Amino acid sequence: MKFWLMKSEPDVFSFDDLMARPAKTEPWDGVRNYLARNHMMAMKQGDLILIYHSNCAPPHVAGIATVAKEAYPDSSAWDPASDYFDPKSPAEKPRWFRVDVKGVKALKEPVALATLKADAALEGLEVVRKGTRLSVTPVTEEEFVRVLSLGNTKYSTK
DNA sequence: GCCAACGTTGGC
DNA sequence: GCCAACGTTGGC
Repeated sequence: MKFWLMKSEPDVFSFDDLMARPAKTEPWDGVRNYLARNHMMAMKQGDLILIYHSNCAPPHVAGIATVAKEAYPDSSAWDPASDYFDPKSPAEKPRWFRVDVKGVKALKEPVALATLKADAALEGLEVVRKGTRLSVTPVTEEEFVRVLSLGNTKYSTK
């Protein structure tokens, strides 16, 4: 099993929104960055995800999710009405992909970015690095478990 | 609102 | 293929 961190802007789509969805599941549309896409294509069903809220005060990790469906073409790219429309990713030859993400549980206590930055065990976490904009990043199992611990949350990673 | 980081675009 | 200009992200 692998571990990931995915960003969302809570004003647009929050972890609570995810938990409120039917089956707690949502297609993760609109990723338009090659490295982030490649990470999504490497995801396997059942992988665990930290959902991070950016562009809010304070930025924080909000909850745990899992990969409900592995990468498949992101149809929003071929919908001219979509904000994510990209004529360079037609249905016949899709460039952009999405996964379905299923909410698992909220962290008992959200873990603020400042807390992540202050933790020596999380130095390698992409999101604590200044200027990082990647919306999908891999994390190690140790980092994943550490964040849960900071959030006073128990969840088995086995 | 400012600005650093950095991905993308397009001229050459 | 280089690189300057530009746009976006996102913390502060």
